Amino acid sequence: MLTNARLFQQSYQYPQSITAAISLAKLVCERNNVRLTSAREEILKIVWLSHQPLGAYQIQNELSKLLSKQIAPPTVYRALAFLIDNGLVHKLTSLNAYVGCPFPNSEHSNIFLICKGCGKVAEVVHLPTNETIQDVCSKTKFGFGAQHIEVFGICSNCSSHRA
Amino acid sequence: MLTNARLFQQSYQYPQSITAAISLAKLVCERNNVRLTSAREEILKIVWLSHQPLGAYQIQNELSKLLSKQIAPPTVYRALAFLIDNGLVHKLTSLNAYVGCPFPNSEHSNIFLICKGCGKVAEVVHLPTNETIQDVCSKTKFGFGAQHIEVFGICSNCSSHRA
DNA sequence: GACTATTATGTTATAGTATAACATATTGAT
DNA sequence: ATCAATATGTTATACTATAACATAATAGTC
Repeated sequence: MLTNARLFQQSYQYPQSITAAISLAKLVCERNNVRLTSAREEILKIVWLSHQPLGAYQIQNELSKLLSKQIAPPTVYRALAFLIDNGLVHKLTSLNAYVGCPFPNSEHSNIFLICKGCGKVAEVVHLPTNETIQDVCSKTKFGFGAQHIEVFGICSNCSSHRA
Repeated sequence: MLTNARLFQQSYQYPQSITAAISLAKLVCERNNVRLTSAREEILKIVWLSHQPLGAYQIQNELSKLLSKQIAPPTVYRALAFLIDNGLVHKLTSLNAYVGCPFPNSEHSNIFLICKGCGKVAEVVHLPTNETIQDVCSKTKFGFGAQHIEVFGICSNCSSHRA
């Protein structure tokens, strides 16, 4: 099981993880033969620096501040579409919010643990879950394409601090 | 495994299933000690009669036609919130669309099979998947609350007709 | 290095989804 | 019949996302 669920812990160091995330993003884009332009890279950084998933208009705000000029929504949505296409960012559909993918070059289960306490979101790659879903598909003769799993609950840090 | 995946077949009879759905809804509301008002019942019917998930504004249109007067969005959203709260309708967050729940009194896995061909959506209750998700939660010390699983693919009917 | 096709960004307007806030009406219990 | 609680009507507006068209940057070819 691959996960970044330790981001729920208070000791988690985001500044470290972001440089690794950007390097990985560059590799991924090179492999995919696409360009990680400055706008895209800035937005990826903004998403990564947030401890929580960000809405598109929050990203717009951050980017506008960062560049000291007004950025329009299409710029943000286009960059997000690019980042999502290349597996660098995920959209959490129940939140209309975006989060950086911690392992963009892995096979994906797309399981998201969404803490209702702190709002942080961890991603998990879990093959047994993939297999049970595949089983559902074969039993229903449904041709599997992709899956998106959102799990809502309380992370360990929130449950210990609120108990 | 409990599912209404046979709705993907062309032989599936919606008119039959709707009367059963309404009766079930009445039972559920009685049990929950809440009221299935006419607006709520009409919207549930509209959702059920659709072979595909409906957007809120499509529902608004249908209801306006049905009642021969303009219905405002809050009416629709309030009824949807009620129906969702009572497990009679689900929201497919990736589509911003709503679908009737075929087994509102069952334990829920909330697995949705979304056909990219015909747009129909089937629901599945599958305990093994629930268990693997629970396993993910226990391994990450994440207090499980609820899950929502959307699977995108091609149903058997579409794949046989497009092969 | 200029040319050109491709890709990316800027800009304006607008479409699509959802809710706040407050007024009115309906329901159910006493 | 009265009253509290619940539900609906109404208006306005917030939030999310994209269309359409203009301009600019990039990468490859000559």
